[in-house]
Amino acid sequence: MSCSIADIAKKAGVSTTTVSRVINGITRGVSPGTRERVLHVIYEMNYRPNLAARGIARSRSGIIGVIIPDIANLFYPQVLRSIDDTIASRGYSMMLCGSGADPEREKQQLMAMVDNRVEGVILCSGVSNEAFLKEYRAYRMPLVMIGRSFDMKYADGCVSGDNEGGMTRSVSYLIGHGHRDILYLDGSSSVAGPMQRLKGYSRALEEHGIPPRPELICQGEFSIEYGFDTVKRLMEEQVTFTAVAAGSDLIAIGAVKALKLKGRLIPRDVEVTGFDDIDLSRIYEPNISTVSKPHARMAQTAAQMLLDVIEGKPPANTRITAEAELVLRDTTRTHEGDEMT
Amino acid sequence: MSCSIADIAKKAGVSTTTVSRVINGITRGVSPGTRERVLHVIYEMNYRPNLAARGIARSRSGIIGVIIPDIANLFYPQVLRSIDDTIASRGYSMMLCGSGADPEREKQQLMAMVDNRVEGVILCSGVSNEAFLKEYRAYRMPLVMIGRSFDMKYADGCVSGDNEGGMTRSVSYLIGHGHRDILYLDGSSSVAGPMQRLKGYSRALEEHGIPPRPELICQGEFSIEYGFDTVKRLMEEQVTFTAVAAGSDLIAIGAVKALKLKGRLIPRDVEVTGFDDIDLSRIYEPNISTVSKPHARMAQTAAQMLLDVIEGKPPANTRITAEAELVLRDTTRTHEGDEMT
DNA sequence: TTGAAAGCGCTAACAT
DNA sequence: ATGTTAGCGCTTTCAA
Repeated sequence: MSCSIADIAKKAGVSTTTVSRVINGITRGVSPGTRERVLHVIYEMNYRPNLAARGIARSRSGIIGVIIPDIANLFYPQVLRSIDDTIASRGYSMMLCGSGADPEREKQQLMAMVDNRVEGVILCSGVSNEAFLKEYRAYRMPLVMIGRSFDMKYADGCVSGDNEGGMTRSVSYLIGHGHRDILYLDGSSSVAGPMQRLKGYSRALEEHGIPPRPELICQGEFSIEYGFDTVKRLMEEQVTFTAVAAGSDLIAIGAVKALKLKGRLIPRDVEVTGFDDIDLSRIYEPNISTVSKPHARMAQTAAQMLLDVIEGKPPANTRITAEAELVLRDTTRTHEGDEMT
Repeated sequence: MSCSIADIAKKAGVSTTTVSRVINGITRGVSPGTRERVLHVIYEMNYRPNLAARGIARSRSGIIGVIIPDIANLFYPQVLRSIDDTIASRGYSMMLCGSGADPEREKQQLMAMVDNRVEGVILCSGVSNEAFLKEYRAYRMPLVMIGRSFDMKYADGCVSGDNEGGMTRSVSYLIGHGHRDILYLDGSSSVAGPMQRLKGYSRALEEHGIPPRPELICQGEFSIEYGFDTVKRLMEEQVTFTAVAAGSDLIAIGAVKALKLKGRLIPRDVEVTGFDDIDLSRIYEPNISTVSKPHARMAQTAAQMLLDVIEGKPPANTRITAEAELVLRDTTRTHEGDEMT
């Protein structure tokens, strides 16, 4: 099949050590002459170093594992690009897995990471079960999480967006428009994000002296369908509300679809806010007003943090929260006095 | 760090061979007793086999490389899942790279595949330059492509959708609705897909005796922006058309946006068809009528084909074209007599 | 400047 | 049923 360092060595009439030196750009200890000769043989034999073999010899793979919930989600490309750039600049490459938002699968991926001896993993996922994460520590795998601050105990670092603050901000904005019956729609209550956002929602109401209505607090899953079904059902059950604050843009889109179906005008009759600022929220019409987190920067920070841990550097700040910003688009009304960015 | 087969062997008081046997589930040649003992040590030491080491020892990595143009594109998840399932069932795992639709990057990824000694690669990309692909053959890497039939000479197999037939079908449908001025909008003319679709477009016009208007044939890139900008520009230049047949759903969405902006009603004033049937075309409003290819099945076929090549089996059919189907949604009018599926 | 040799973690053919 | 041994492709002391 493919040739090895030994083939090159033989053909160039040198030792494998010398070939290795050339491959690794070690100029010290190899004369320009031999270097040239070796390089030529390498070229004409189409030689390429075997990374697995190198990894095993060096006892380090040079790979960082990244687990994301869903490769389909428009939310992640920027994150991936950002991570890839960061680790590449430090000489690492990336191994990517999509968990499909399935805890069982994520568990397998996590194990695959150790089987491949990645040097650390970045987990951008909301799903894994705490119990397993705890066990996972036994493998002493450097781990940093994006977007799950509460799991700090099982990770070496964590950077998350300010879910609570972001939701407070969007709900306060809605309240400022006179709404008192605000439907809160989010993903699974067992996940960090929704928990924090619910807090933010509650706080906003409280700050304005509005008593919460339990039937307006719904937690299900991060999908268009969930948003659609829930809003439709609520409206058919005559549950009243004049605004909806969603914990995800996907859910917000579903909500808008249901609202439209029921003949409501947006934002005139009902105002809607999403969360995350995925690409889709600027494609869908009406464009979704949403809470935006600086994903790219968060990802970069996480990657740097992980690399620092791996390389034994002082992990400066091990728990970072990135501020979330409200982006006003077409599903909210704009009034004088609103702060515009 | 992590422990090795030798550590286990020592602690269990057996040879590494025995441990290896246990790990690989080889019951022949190891008594239930020792097996149990070894298993226990493995468990309590959190041992995990090092896949890289195994790969190098076996001289086969068990990895299949997959290159896709864009991890952000909603088009690919089904493809990925399909490939992953197929190869997993045959004992392989997947290494994924996104080329970012950049030929240079794709080139690097292709090389990364050989550096990692993947056993074959599936290339779902439209961008790579032929010259490099030709060179690449020097590495004798089994390669099958999805969606690029014309590159057959550089691949061991190829499965593609029927771009030409699909486009003929959608244009014929539009012609059937009385349109004669049909704007054709597609991606780069240097890529296989657009070339084939243009043929399909031309053929449909020809079959109905409609002379093509060069100014209605536009090729640019696969993006919403391109569709939007082009349609907007054309309308401002007073170029007339009553329907648009796009070579991608993204382009179709851009076209719809521009049309709406200019006050056109869809599908009343202008009918629009897309291509690919990405998820987004059922989310965006109006839902995009489009040409759908059986991506999942295509991907599965490609994966099987590759695996067959790798395992030296008879590569039955090495060039497969999957039929494309017209899916009618909200951007086309429905009349009696239209075939509905 | 160069190479011999040991070793990385694992497998497999060949004993025993 | 179990172990010995020789690799797999590469890196890395250490010595020449």
